[in-house]
Amino acid sequence: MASLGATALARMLEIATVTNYEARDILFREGENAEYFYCVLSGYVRLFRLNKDGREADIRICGPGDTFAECLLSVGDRYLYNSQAAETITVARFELQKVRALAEQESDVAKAIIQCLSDHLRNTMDCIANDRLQTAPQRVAHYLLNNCPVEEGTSASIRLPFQKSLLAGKLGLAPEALSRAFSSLRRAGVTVRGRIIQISDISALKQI
Amino acid sequence: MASLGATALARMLEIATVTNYEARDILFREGENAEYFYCVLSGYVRLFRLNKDGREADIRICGPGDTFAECLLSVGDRYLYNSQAAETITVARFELQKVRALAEQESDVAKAIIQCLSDHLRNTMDCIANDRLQTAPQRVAHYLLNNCPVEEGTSASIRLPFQKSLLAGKLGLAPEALSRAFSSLRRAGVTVRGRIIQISDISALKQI
DNA sequence: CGTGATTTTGAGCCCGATCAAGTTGAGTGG
DNA sequence: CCACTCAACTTGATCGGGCTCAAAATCACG
Repeated sequence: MASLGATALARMLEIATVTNYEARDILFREGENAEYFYCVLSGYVRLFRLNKDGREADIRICGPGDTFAECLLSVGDRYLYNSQAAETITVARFELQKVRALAEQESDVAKAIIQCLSDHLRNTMDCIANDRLQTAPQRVAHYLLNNCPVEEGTSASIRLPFQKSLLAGKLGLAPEALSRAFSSLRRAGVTVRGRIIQISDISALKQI
Repeated sequence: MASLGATALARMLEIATVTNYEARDILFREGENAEYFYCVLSGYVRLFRLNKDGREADIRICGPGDTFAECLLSVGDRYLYNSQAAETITVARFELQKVRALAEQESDVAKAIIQCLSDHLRNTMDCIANDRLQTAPQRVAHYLLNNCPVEEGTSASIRLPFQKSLLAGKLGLAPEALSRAFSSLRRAGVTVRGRIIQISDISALKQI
């Protein structure tokens, strides 16, 4: 969005609809007719799939600034996963049809879509690699390091932007496994109190 | 590629370089300076990452028609993973710089990039969901069903296009786990002889 | 201070990784 | 055509990480 030129931006805003949802509201379900793609303005959205036993697995957690369902822009008329508000949220909604047309005319829009898809593809590939290579404590350490306000210094403090159960899903873990991972990181100088996480030795965390 | 107009196609072919590699050759490594993105013409390419112990995990297996490293088109000057020829292969190579310039001018090229990124993103998200929801036999069943020549009929036969160890990596399994998954599918009517796989009852496989 | 949701802790279990043989298979040279 | 060789695959045994279920503890909030 930020990269759009003035006219392109104006035309995108023209077709945007802002909507609010309450915690646990379903925005759309897998297989439903897809009309819109979304951009999160505030709060967090959970994208997940179900297996045939009804077990849920998170595919992605979207926060402010993130878009989702944009992979339907080129082809596809069905949503590929379920999406649910993790809390009270505000999202902007764009009709796929209109954005497709706009991308044809405004090369800025096409470029922004490419940027956005690339970023997601990167994150998603990282996610696969992490799932396949790292243990639970390593994933948590990795998450903490990626969300450290500063790269430098020995200690840091992070406030989780959402519930731990949501973080667990994001990392592909059961909530219990996340909890145990945190307690196993205590020996590496990680202290958890509610949503506040203290890291006493950043370089020690990198060794995990 | 197939969707490009005549002039766009010509300009892409103009900047393409065709190269061959032998089995196990490394095309590029994670962290190296990225100059090209690739399109597989024949054979299979393995994209993988290493953890700090040197264990490898496949992120994607690319076959004829697949492109890789295209997520570097918008930003990024380093490869994000290692790529290795799984056998004797032929690939086309495109300079990122030139394709970026071309995408600006030819909207067909931009559209093709969007298409291609969307497809990958979809596949990659599917991969995460499968990793998190399905057991080994379910993943194998899923793969077989997705690669059945026909949707209809009760029985089918598939010839794997690559080694089983490559399939194992693609599905996020150790080769031993793939082998055990196949043998556990025997009771569902799956017979394996070399690379040839016979499925006696497609609908039974869907139940797995 | 009470209530319900969230998180932590414990115990048991299962899936898949790993290591170590064995077996099959493909390609090579006699 | 057959033995040889090396790689690929299978099978067995063991191990460990993370899931599940259950219960206790903590937290958020009225």
